[in-house]
Amino acid sequence: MKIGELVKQYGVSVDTIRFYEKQQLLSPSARSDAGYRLYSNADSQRLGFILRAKSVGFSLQQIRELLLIEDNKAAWQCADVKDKVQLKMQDIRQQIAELEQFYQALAKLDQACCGGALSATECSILTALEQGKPAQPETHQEEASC
Amino acid sequence: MKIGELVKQYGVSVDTIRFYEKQQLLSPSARSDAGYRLYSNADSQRLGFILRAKSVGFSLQQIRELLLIEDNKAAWQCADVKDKVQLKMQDIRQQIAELEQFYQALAKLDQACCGGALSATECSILTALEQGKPAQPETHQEEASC
DNA sequence: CTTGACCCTGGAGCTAGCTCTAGGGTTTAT
DNA sequence: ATAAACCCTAGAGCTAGCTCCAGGGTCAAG
Repeated sequence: MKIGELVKQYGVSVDTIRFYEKQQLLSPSARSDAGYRLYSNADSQRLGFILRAKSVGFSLQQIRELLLIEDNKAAWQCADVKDKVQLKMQDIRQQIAELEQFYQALAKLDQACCGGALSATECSILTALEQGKPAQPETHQEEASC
Repeated sequence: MKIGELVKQYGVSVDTIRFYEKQQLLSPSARSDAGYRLYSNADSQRLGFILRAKSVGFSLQQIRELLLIEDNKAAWQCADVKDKVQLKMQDIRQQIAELEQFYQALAKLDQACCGGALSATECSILTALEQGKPAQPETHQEEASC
């Protein structure tokens, strides 16, 4: 099949396919007389592999490594594959942890601010960012300082 | 103070400061006769503001917006500031959600694979990526198919 | 008076994953 | 026969946030 048919199957762009080729992820198994890329069913399945790996978070570099295994399965063990999955899981855990730190810090800022129509001159969020102290929610009975 | 002193205070690079200047985040309040950037205490505090905002996850673009408020507090309300914080919180929650979807999908792959010294020809992870079906953990009594 | 640390500008390069442009050839339908 | 739709290559451009380089000026110590 030509590139246009291939991309219709998966909803990706022609440019993306050509980019993947440059990245050594997927090459057409043949060319037409006019130089058009021709993809076999195996090529199409390979694209499916790439897109599914992408959909679980693997980078193109990591997918390249997975394809190395896929292309020569007999030379590898289950452990090799599982390792890559577990490494990625750890990687993602770390990213989540960083985002959760951001979230916690933002939540503290958020709680310290009344969010009302008061002038921002008194806003606890700005104060905290200026001074580098964690925002202090009001502890006494007056209204929020924000 | 000159740029070198400023960067020592915060542990950032000279290039970063000059980059922030190009990005309209921080300009030196004066220049020496020789053209050296000279930073006031207010400038230094502004850098602190920028770095703290960065440390809670704001992008430079978002920090630019925060600085617009910071530079003219009287013209803004607490609600304006709090909105930005809450938007960022939502943004981060979405990023976390996406990462957690990746994580769940990877965990399923992980569970389906024995991870042992068996040849990857039978690996359930590769099979799942080839076929686009969720990896099926073994349900019967034989050892994992992986 | 020279050495080394510091500062300047302008612009290129880096990562990741595309996306787009220019300029052209091919195929298909009417 | 011609127009639309498709395909090709090479290379530039995009986002984000720096980082580095070339080539040169300034400043303080010994």
